[in-house]
Amino acid sequence: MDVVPSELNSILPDEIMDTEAIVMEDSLPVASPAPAPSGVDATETSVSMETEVPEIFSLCSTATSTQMTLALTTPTTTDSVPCTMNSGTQLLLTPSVSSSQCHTPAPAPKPTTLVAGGLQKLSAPFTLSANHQLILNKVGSSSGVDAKSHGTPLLKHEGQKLVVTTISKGGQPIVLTLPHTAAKPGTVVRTGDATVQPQQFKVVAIGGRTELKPVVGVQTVSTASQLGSSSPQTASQNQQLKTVQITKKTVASTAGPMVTKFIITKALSSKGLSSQTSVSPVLTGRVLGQGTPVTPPRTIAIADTLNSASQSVPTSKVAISPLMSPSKLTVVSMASPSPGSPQKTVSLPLSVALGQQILAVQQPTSPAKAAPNQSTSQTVKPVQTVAVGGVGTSQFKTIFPLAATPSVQQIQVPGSRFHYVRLVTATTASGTAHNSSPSINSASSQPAKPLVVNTAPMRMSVPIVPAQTVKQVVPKPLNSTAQVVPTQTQQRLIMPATPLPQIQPNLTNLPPGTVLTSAPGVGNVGYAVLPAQYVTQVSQSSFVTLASSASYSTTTGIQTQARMPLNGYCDCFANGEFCSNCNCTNCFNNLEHESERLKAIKACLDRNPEAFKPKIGKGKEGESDRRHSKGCNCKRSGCLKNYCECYEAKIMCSSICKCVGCKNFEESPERKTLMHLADAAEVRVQQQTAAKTKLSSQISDLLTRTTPALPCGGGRLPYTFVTKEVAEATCDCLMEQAEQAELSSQPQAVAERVILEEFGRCLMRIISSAGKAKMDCSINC
DNA sequence: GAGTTTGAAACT
DNA sequence: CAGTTTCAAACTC
Repeated sequence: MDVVPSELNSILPDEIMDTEAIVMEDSLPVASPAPAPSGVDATETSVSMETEVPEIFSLCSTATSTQMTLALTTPTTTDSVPCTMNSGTQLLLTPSVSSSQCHTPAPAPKPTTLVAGGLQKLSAPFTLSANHQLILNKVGSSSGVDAKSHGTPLLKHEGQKLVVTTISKGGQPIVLTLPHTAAKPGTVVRTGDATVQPQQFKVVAIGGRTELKPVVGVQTVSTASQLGSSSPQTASQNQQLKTVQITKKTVASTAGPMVTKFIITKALSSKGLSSQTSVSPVLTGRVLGQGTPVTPPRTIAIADTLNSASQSVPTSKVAISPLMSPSKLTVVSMASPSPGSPQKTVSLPLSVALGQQILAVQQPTSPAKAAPNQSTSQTVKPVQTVAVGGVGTSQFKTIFPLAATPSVQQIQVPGSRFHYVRLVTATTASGTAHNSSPSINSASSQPAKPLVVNTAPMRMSVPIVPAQTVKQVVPKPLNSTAQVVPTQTQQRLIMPATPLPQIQPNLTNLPPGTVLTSAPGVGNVGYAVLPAQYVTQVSQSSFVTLASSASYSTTTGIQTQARMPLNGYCDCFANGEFCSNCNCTNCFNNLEHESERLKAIKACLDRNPEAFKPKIGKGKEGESDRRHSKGCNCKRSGCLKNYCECYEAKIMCSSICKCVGCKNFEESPERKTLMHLADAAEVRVQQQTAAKTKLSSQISDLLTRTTPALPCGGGRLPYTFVTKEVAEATCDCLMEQAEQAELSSQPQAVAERVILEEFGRCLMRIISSAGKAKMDCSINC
């Protein structure tokens, strides 16, 4: 297993990607590079999911629009740049396929031309095969053309391919796959060194929930028309489209900032996870960009280019599929900025997540730093949103593209299901990380040539490439340039990509650590499905440590010594999560002990392939929606205590339960009583809470209202004058009157009257004193 | 908060 | 598959 190279750490961007909103923002300075908005600028805040996006790219768009070209660029390594970040691998998507095309194989690849500003022209054909595979060919870095012209060693590998696959829960065939056809008409695509196997990215979408509503072609708003897709997608199609939108806000050379939205529409098999209802794929991960849709449809190259200039606007946001969706996938993709042309070049790290929830992690580029020598500066902000229909579980699955990517820092927000990831690109993170450094970067010596090298494969911040893949790919020396950088082979995997065959078929239940292998014949690249926490772990632990393969070995050594807390006893582990803020001791369920953890995972899966599946799942047809997958085994609790997993999950025991003396069934009087008691208790609590809230509110209101009346003395209330001393003095006065009455043998009625009179006098004195104090205060004030 | 109870998972 | 052990959460005091 390989780990992310430590050197990449320095490259990390400061940007924080807000996963909840996908927005790719790019300020594209044109003639004069304007300082790019720094960091996570207001754009994030301003970004609204509802906003329109000027441009939309859709794959397999319903419309027959042919113009759309999507270039995805993933960072690739270049000799000149030590860091893989600098170079980018480009994926070209040519979506102009009609919806029908998605179903039918398109033998003849349609060449697409990408012009990345002045940067690059990329053309890649891609076709939608009958098998529903969409393959995006990675365009070589500045690819061959430019790079060579500059004499810069280039990454020779063929390019990454992106395969988008939708797999239904039932293991149904992939919905959308872009077969990577060899033909690369375009100019750039590949250079001769094809020795390296093309990287392929496979995006797998898991069938959506049944409740999902059919997506209408490209949900994108205004964009659809722009794209030229005139025909809405019909739901009748077997495979429906799933749209991934990427919103990019860019500053047009001449025009004001604009938001570009990329939409990738992927066909979904009608057979969703839940076979019960016909599922219409929905655009779950819709990204809404803020901004006014302005631009006409244009060809956009999403390329990861070298971030040459400072102009780039780093922040990009990735929209995550709505919480509503049961499952999320976290996709982390990293794109590097491409040198760029003012044109809209978007480095689109295309990562796709498998799993139920999809998080798109994007790598923002830091604004400020620009490579000195680069003429064009453009920062690309790759954003990717993938909407995936989820099925049952709410677990996050994170897939990291194997390709080189900038390091990722993830921030977990309590209470938020989204993970915020900070991605840093080499160019931005530190001003130094540029090509400029001679020692590292040969490019520096060659000022003229654009440093942008898209060749660098996407770097996976997180694990995942099958080990064997690494071996295979590896050392293919790209060019003369020594230092350099790895192609795919350099991808370091944090997590072993050991394929777990038993689980692969059912993507919806992929256990942590599962590696998703590319489609047969597609390529070497695989994805590992990781729990979202894993991402967190990555960010928490020093990336350097993770990065170095040596560290990995180190951890391996540890495993022999320390005992393995990784077992089913730990809920975190059982849930496929990393331990976080729990009380476990000698915890190995973390990134530092990934090897042990993976072994434990594998061991668990060996014992029980369903170990990481949610215990509470859907029941059989006709049964209640939820039931325990294995059933409980209670003997003493009567299944009416939280010891019982069924009871704890608030579901009734079913026929599969092996409990003794079960009282957790529908008609059980004990259960009803318990429920009533629980309801009553809950009501009581609510009432108490409401009462407290009301009282508190009243007090607060009272204080608020009285305060203005007494400007001096802090707005004291009258009763504030009744201090302890005053009360005691009052009591003394009353007692004195009582004693006198008693001594004088006064009748009780008289005594009471005397005492009350005295009390009245005391009150009058108190009031008088208060008024006086108030007046004094007023005067003083 | 300490001790007990309980049942899931691991183990044999 | 059954019995035992281990463990951590739930529960009780």
